[in-house]
Amino acid sequence: MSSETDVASVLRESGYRLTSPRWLVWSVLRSAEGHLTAEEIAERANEADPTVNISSIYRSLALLDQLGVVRRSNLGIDDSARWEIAHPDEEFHLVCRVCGSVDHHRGDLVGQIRSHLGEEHTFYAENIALVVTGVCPRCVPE
Amino acid sequence: MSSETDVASVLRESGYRLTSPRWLVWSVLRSAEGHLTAEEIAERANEADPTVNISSIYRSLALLDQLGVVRRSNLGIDDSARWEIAHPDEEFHLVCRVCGSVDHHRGDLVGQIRSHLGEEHTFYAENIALVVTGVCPRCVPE
DNA sequence: CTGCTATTTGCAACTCATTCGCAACTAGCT
DNA sequence: AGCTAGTTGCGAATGAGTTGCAAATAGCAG
Repeated sequence: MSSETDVASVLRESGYRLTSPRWLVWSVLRSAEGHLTAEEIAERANEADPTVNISSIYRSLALLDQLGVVRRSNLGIDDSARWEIAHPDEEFHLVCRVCGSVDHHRGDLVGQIRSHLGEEHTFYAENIALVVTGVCPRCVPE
Repeated sequence: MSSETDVASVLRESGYRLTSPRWLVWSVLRSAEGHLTAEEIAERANEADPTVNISSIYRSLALLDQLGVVRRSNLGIDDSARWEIAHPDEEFHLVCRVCGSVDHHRGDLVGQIRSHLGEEHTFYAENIALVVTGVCPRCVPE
């Protein structure tokens, strides 16, 4: 799962080329802790290569999402989409209303949901988006 | 929780007025089964009163959301927001990728999540958005 | 190593949901 | 019935994301 060879081969195997914008999107997200907007990704990518255009960032994100390499999520922080490296979906997001931090949480909850739906309700779950908004430990008063 | 007196008094109690757009938004959502976009709400509201403007629909939705009367959700169907009457959040959404249907599902899962987070992780959950995308029973082949 | 061509990019113009400014209107207290 | 702060309708503005197209390039064939 780690680093260079990965994106390259994922792209190659699906008949796509490894290009500068695609590589930059990947490496920006790799070294970012957290969830970036397309604009933030573009900013950071521009530090490495000032010629990459934001529309290519969007196109790269869409492609890498489709290939399962990155993931788009809508955390309700504002209306714009956020992106991150795709992680196993046995994770979910904790968004703190006070400090705005977004933590991941890995647990069996999503797995439970999946099997619950499959067994009892015959709904075949492909993607489970769980966003919890609230107040994180650091922001709880007292 | 039901009908006229409700919205009126919720508004009144918070110092807002009951106006035609607000009432229309409420009654459209009440009689709708499911999740409407702002545009769809505007369309239906216009059948009752052709003078209501879509920007008032947006303003009414924002206010009623803030008051906890309606709820906005982002189901990932497309990029636009969907609205529905607020129901207790012990519900979540099942979005079928094939037929596009959106079902509610009431269960204890959301409650479990809430207490799980409170007890083990001291994250105070205020709102839990759970959107499951997959294939509904009607669309499962064979 | 060099040429070739389908893929991809940069750019600028475009879309489309949502928001905003402001003058005109009105809910509902007095 | 009159007053006035809260609201609306309208049209213009915003801003994330998309698209068309000519120029650039990845990476295979020779």
